[in-house]
Amino acid sequence: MPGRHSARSRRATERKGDLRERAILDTCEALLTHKGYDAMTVGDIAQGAGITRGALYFYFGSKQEVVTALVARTVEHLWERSRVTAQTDEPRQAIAAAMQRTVELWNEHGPVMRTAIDLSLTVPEIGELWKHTADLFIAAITAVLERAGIQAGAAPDQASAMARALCWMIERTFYHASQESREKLQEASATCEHIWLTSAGLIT
Amino acid sequence: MPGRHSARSRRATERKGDLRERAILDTCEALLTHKGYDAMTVGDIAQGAGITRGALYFYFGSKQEVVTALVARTVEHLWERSRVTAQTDEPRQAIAAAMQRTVELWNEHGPVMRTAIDLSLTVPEIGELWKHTADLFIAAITAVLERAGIQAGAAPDQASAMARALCWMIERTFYHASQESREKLQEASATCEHIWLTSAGLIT
DNA sequence: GCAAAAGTCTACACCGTGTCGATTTTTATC
DNA sequence: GATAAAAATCGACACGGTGTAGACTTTTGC
Repeated sequence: MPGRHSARSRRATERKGDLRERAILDTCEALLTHKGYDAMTVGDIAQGAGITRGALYFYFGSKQEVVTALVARTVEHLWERSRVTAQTDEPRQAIAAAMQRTVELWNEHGPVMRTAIDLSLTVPEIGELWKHTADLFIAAITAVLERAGIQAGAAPDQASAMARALCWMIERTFYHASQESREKLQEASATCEHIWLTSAGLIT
Repeated sequence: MPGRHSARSRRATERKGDLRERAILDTCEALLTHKGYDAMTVGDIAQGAGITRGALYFYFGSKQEVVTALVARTVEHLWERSRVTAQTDEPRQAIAAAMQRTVELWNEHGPVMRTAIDLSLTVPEIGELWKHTADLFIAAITAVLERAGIQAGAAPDQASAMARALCWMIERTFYHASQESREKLQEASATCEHIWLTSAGLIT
């Protein structure tokens, strides 16, 4: 990896490499969508980006690094959005907003999200990224539950543990539904929202 | 694959190959536990089973087939157990029993379960196996929800859709908790049970 | 215009997979 | 307990994907 991290910020003219790098990640996302992680080869990515394998290794040290960068790019999107929308006070509205944001992200980047989940065990870097994302979510859900009157605490029937389970429910449900269709995803979202509301005691 | 499927049934003396086959699957499970799927090589499995790579390919056509067989073996266990315990009528008892069974299975075979989930996208055979297992679960949960008064139907706030989401919640929560410790798994189970009960309207 | 940095390419060595044909061991039968 | 068929085992090979190395070309900054 050359000086990628943050060199971009104070640079007027964009380096050729920045172009390429984006091309690589875009190609990677396309391939992930149409072939899946295992079938996708480093040669495929390079070819799609208009360079040879050798050149690609100038930008990324391995296939895993490429995917990690792609996941990072995608997930950073999410972090920003969640920082913006976090101020809603009314529980019902907060829940609806959070679910809507999540549906959008999965509609736009479903394959990347699924790959991130699949690899978060085997690729530590991705595991970290995903864990952080999940933690943001869990914290948000916990806050809503507590505001709705669920007792704070980590016992099995208290806010924090429940939030964790609800987070995994949403993750997994979206994972499956996003493979089917946008409609299924929307329905799945509604179901998760309903269970969330029920668990929060906001629906009898 | 030689004539493996069900030849075992009407055979008094066990073939040498049956021994080996079990040794292969046992080794595979051990390796899955200690190295994980990616790091585990066909040579490793063969060595652990006391044969060479070449010999292993007499039993299984590929690494994936070995794992598929292992998953099948593990999951069949589950199917039997669930058939036995399915008769409980009282919702609260049925839920508790189901969760207990599931905890036991994950305690005994956590790594296999996790691998099955990881591979169910990429290995169609495993996908089928897992889907079938999930369907059994979802049907069971649906039945409990309906008996508890949730309206039958597939709309987002009706029994069948809710059961699906609850199933994924349990799967994912167990997936993570089983990596930590038996205690965590037990707690996670309690949390899932609580949310299930709440969703069923059995807890205010 | 010119050096240094950035980018690109081809060739190579390595490792894991799956196949093949030859060979040995086990099993059933007389 | 001899024997032929079936079952099991082995070593060697070809293939494909990965990652590295070194030479070469283009771009950038002064």
